[in-house]
Amino acid sequence: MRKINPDNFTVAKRGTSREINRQIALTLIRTHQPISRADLARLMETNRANVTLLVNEFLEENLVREGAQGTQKVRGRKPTFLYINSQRSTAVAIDVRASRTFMMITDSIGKQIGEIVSFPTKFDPQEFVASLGWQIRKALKENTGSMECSGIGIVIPGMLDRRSGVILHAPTLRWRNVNILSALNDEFAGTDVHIENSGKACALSQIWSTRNEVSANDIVFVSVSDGVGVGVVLNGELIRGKHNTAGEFGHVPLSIDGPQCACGANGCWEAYVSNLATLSRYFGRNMGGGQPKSIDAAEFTIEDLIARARQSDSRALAAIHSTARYLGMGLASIINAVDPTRVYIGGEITEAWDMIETQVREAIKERTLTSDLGEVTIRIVPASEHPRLRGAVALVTAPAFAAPKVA
Amino acid sequence: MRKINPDNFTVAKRGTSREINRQIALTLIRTHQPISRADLARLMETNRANVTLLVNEFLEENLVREGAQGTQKVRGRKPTFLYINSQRSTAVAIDVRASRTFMMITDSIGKQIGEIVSFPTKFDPQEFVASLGWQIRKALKENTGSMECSGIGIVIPGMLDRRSGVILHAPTLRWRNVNILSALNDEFAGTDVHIENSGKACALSQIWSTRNEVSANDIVFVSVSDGVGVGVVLNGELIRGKHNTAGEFGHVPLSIDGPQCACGANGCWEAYVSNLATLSRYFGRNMGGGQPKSIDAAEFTIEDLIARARQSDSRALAAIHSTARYLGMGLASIINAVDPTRVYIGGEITEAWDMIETQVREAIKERTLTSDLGEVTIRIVPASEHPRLRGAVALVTAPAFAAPKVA
DNA sequence: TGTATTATGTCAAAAGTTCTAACAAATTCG
DNA sequence: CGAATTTGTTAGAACTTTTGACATAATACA
Repeated sequence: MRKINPDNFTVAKRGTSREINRQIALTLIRTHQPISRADLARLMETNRANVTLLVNEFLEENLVREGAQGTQKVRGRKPTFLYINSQRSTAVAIDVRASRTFMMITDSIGKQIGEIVSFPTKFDPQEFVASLGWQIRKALKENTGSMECSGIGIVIPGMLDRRSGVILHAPTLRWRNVNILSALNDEFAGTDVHIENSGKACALSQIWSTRNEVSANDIVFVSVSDGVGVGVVLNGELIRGKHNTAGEFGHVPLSIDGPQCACGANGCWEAYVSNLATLSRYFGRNMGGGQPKSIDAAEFTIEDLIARARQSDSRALAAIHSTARYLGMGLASIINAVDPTRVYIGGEITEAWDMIETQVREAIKERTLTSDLGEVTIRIVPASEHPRLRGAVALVTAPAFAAPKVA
Repeated sequence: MRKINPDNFTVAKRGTSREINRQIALTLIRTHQPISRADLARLMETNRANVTLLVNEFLEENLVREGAQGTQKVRGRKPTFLYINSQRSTAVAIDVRASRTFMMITDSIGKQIGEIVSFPTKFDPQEFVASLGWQIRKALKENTGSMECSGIGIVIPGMLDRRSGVILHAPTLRWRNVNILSALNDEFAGTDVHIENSGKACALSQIWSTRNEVSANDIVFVSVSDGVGVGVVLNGELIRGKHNTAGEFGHVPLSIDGPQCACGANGCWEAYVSNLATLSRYFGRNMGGGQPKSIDAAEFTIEDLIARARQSDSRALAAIHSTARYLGMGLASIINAVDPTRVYIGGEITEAWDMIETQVREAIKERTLTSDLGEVTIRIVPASEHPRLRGAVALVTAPAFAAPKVA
């Protein structure tokens, strides 16, 4: 039961029904391809005539292409298969991190083209934009032949205002009120430039992934690395809140008298489970608690710690285990608050999942209100799946399949 | 950008556009009444012809009635005003609490009819249903003349499964897996019986209230009394989660090593700010921490404590102030997580709002991530507004105005 | 091999919307 | 009293989904 906002609604026009059915049909072709018109009609519980009309429109617009005829086991005319035309245009995905910036080119359905490249992140915003622009142009030239670039999706570890595109605060980059969007918009006039917070983008990556076993529409993505980023999707829609800061569960307290967090408050979840927190616990000292330092390759990393734990360094294992416990405690808060169908966890610590799963689950069960909540499905997202880059891709490719705003 | 769920979508049919516009028109009549067809057309940014067709349908169905002609300052034909026909049917609202159960009858638009009555809550579910049924029949007979009862909305301080209507766990009532819905459905065949958690219902009450200055569609309602109930509305829709337990922010920890909470875990927000927690702090002892006791009139209540604080009992004031601080700490977590446009607070403690506002706000600002978040609008909902009963009413009356499920 | 059967995809007309434009009704202004 | 102006209605145009019929294409079986 959704209330219609009397100050912001959308009345249905002559074309609204078609618009709705268009997006449904596109969604189903995307998730079920290859699929025939007849099957599409069955899925949509409508008639084949209607589907023909919709599909003809897609074919004219080059959104969909017809493929080989399928083989049927039963008698009857063979179906012609439909596919999303992924060769129509390309998307650029950018993942900005403290040390390096990563870039990937994909086709219009999000399939990777070429290799993922990376380059050092320039800390000066102007230099950054210049180097980024140069890298994008280079990558597009090398990878995309005649295809047009339909959009650029950029993912930033920080808070940003989505309308203006201003990065309000990105602690690890030490950026405050930085506007990289307008410069890029000028440089790449004609192609949309989207910008989004990393945690939110990670959540999008899972929602819009086609590889998903079951398509859950209510999920949480928790990304643990320098900080803790969280993205929450409810009802297929990323929750953004009034200032685009919704979903900041990283700063829910575990103990209001706990260690100081980068945000200024005390005892935030992040201050217990970030990579730095885990490392600090191992070394028994404060590794710059207040302001997280950028971790150079030369330094001792969380991966090193995990390696030591695997080589039966009992102190390393203990540090990781206590992180696991705190991780579960915080997850329980999110699970109690959101009651999602699935929780995704990403970040370096997940490489040790086999060592920590038990502790995490126990801690979750300790603090969740019902046993159902304690048994929520958890899926680990390894770094090899590049959730942030996939989220950046979704910023560009997903709108074509999204539900129209109605009522 | 909402993703269409490929496993659960609604295709647009011939009548879908009309259905959408119907609900928009009804919503606007409800929120702007009295309103003329011409004004409605302007608000909807459509033509008068379309509005005439919609309104004629409403008139036939007796959903809307025409009222007196309006007077215009300018020249031209006088408009005929439209109103929601509130005399069509009645709704029964029930608020079940540990000590007493409250009941209110309203017209079809939620305006109170007669007096609010209350009676002791029977702890045995069967006895409860019997007494409730009797009371409902009596109240309907006394108050509603010839009008039909269109539905019964019941609000329970506990978790429940919305599909089956089973009350899974209501700690203050000591109910587990109690089904009062099927018995009431049998007794009142023909009228819908809705059941909902109190915290969630309170949130609904604010969303569907017409007295609202500005209609916010993203709000949080925090209700502090025996426990802490929270309802979160995003995008005009109450978040329920997979098991209808979403929104349980009451058990977010302030300190994982803190006092034991009724839920079994340690250091939940509820364990710091519930009425019992505040009283315990005053008396410097544990008032049955684990399982909250029902508070008889004979006992010392939170209202008594507030009265003492007003009479400059410094220990009473201190207890209330520390509750205020904890209240703000927990609110900050919710605000960080949801980033709502408005936060409503209800419960006995709000009677002391003038004494605690400063402390609450300070604590919120300490733990919110941005200054915007720290300055979120907070509105106190006094007990006299009966948020739980109003929420129960919304369960019955709101569906007629809700957006149709589409895409 | 030939015919019956069956599934796919298309087409034209029916039914139900919104939208346009014209018009009747009602009121004020000069 | 007529011009101007606003409200509410009506008929038809434009655009949907839906229905039923039909051409197309393949398999099954006699």
